[in-house]
Amino acid sequence: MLLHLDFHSEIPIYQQIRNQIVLGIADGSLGVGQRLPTIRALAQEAGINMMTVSKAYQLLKQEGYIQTDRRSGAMVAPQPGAGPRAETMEALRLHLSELRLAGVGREAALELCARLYDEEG
Amino acid sequence: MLLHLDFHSEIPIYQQIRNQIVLGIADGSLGVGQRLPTIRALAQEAGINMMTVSKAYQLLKQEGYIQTDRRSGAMVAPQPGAGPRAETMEALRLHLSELRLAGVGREAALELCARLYDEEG
Amino acid sequence: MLLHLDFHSEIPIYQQIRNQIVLGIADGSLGVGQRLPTIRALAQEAGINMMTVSKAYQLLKQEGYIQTDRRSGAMVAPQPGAGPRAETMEALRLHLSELRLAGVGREAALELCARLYDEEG
Amino acid sequence: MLLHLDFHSEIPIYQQIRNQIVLGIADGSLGVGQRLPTIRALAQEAGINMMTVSKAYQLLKQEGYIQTDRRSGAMVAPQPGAGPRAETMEALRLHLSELRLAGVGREAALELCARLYDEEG
DNA sequence: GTGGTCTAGACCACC
DNA sequence: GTGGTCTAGACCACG
Repeated sequence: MLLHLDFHSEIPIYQQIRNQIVLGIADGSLGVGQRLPTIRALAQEAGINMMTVSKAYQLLKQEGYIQTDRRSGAMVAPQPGAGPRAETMEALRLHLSELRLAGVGREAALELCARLYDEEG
Repeated sequence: MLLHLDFHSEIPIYQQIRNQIVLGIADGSLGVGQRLPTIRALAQEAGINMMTVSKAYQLLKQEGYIQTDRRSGAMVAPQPGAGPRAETMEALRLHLSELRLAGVGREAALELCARLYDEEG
Repeated sequence: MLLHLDFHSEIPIYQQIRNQIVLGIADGSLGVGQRLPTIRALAQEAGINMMTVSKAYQLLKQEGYIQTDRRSGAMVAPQPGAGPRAETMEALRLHLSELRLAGVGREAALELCARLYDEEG
Repeated sequence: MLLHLDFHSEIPIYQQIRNQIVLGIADGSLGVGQRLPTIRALAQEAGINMMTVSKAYQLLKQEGYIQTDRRSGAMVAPQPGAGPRAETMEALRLHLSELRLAGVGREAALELCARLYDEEG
């Protein structure tokens, strides 16, 4: 469980943690049922506040990506496949528009999307 | 020039304005050379402060989406097609992963992307 | 007398006019005693307001670069060689510092300055 | 961290702050990694508004001179040495021309530039 | 008329 | 504690 945090980024740290765990689940490096590090361990390893890690875990739990068990900590939840969130769709619309305005053609954009979708660790 | 602002969103208002103008340029509802509303007009219409609109315009100018002419205000700039920003790529990677975890299959995801890319007003 | 004005620049137009005339005098394309176009002519040619040209001429006169004669308009003044203005020195200090921070070495910077100093039309 | 602000200057205050910090980095009085005063502290010390300081910091960040760390404020960034900006070159051309018209000879001008380039606190 | 700058305050997100 | 955002007003430079 190696996190790459950028303390100079404009993305909040708790969000960076959340994003990297989501990416880890998607690319297979975090399997269903696998236990995540404890809040304390992750905070110490990354040199950040426990509250920050806690916030990330709460967010992931609320979004259904992980489950918490009082005895054994947090683990990757079976992914329900509930269909995309509205926010995800809106973000995709925006970023695909930016892609087009940046001069990326239709074919190139779709190839890029396919590559990013397929990505596995 | 109708903006839909969500004052309760966690996305800053100036960013929402920026996003909607980018989408407007991409879907063709804002053509190259077309004049944007003045800062004052947009602020009044949306019921927000001039400085908030000003911040959005400065961001758009800095990103190259619009130009300001000392004589006549802001207009849509010719899009330079400078290639995608690293941030756009990262965001796409994340959102496509979310799509997959939400149970959207490869074909469905690419169809969705194609549809979003093609979108024109 | 060809002016290249950038209406999208953050430098005011009257200042752009002033700068280009100073550069013209320095590189020899405008000789001492040579008559400048009338305010009206220059404004029409450049498609700008007469007030803007007037402001540039006033500035140039105040700085001693040109003289105005009620009968014959404006002409390039004999350059008094009064030593550099404090503002010029301050600007040079700032821009040379920027050069150094941008990684331009001492020799390269001085060669650049020599080249810019020598420039003649 | 002493700033000398001229409230009557035509140069905006936020730009004056930006310039003096750049000069401070260049002359060594602000070393890489050194923490800048907080926005609040600098604003109070200089008797100006927080937003004015904030604007200066945002400009410096955008230009790569400083970085902000969510945890501890702003610090001087490692200077990337990305080569001079076109604006810097244009400004140098103009000011060297002014120098020549002010009667400063080639040798004297280059000595002056060398002295300004070398300046260290 | 336009955009740019600045103020004096406030609230919020993040850590 | 920090920086980020926003407001409601004001003044100014520019054209």
